[in-house]
Amino acid sequence: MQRMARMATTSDVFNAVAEPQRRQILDLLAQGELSVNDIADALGVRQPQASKHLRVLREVGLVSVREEGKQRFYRLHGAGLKPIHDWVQTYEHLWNERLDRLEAYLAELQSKEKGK
Amino acid sequence: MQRMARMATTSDVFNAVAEPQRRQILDLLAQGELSVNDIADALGVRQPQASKHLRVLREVGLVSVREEGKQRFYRLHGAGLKPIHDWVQTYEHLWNERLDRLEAYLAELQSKEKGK
DNA sequence: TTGACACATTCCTATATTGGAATATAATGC
DNA sequence: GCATTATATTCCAATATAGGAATGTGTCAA
Repeated sequence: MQRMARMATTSDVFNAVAEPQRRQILDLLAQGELSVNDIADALGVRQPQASKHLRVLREVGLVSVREEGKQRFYRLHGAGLKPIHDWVQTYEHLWNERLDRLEAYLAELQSKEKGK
Repeated sequence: MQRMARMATTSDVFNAVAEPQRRQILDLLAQGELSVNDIADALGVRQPQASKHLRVLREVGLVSVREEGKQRFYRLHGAGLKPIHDWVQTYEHLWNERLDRLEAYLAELQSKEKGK
């Protein structure tokens, strides 16, 4: 059996967005599609770096590409972030007071039901 | 200047939860505090592995420790996940139909305002 | 066809990471 | 003190990663 140092980033959305520059790319694409050079310029990195990050994002399904002449326009596919959203959301009550009160209320209702 | 292969996991919540076993630990601790051995058993890993993951989680502020005799009980500090929640939430409208419709409605209101 | 441009890929290197094994530390019981 | 238990740390090996540089590929225009 082989030992893996870390799950391949390309197969896991959580790892894909663990890299700050990749999050920055997604934030840029939220405004609309962009070419690779646009992205590289915005990030202040060279084109190959941008291409590499985009490949990772593409492989986990967070972006899609549209080819037009020489350029490739990348577009956000934000639904790929849903697994992360779903996961963190289960913890939201820990800092959200409104949810906290709702939970307390539901707990109270339950205890009243039992007491009947 | 030195070249960094990846931002140190210990300084970034996103990286800390990029590791599946660490997410699993947080999920376990959501039920209540646990000792290191409890966690190691639940994950099916040896104690040193659990300790290492817990150290990372501690350093990014996602868990805290309570010492009691020989044991250390780890407790979830879920508020540390808020940055992740806040970040993904800005993308929620991309898969949430209700938010989508709300956005469309607001856009419509805005265009009406302009037209006045 | 040739050159320029946009992008992707490959090779290389320094560093990070995980997991295993061994060892250190600290508390507790005898 | 000594053994035991719970946990942390260190050392090691295998692999993954990001970034740089160089190179490949495809498109367009002259």
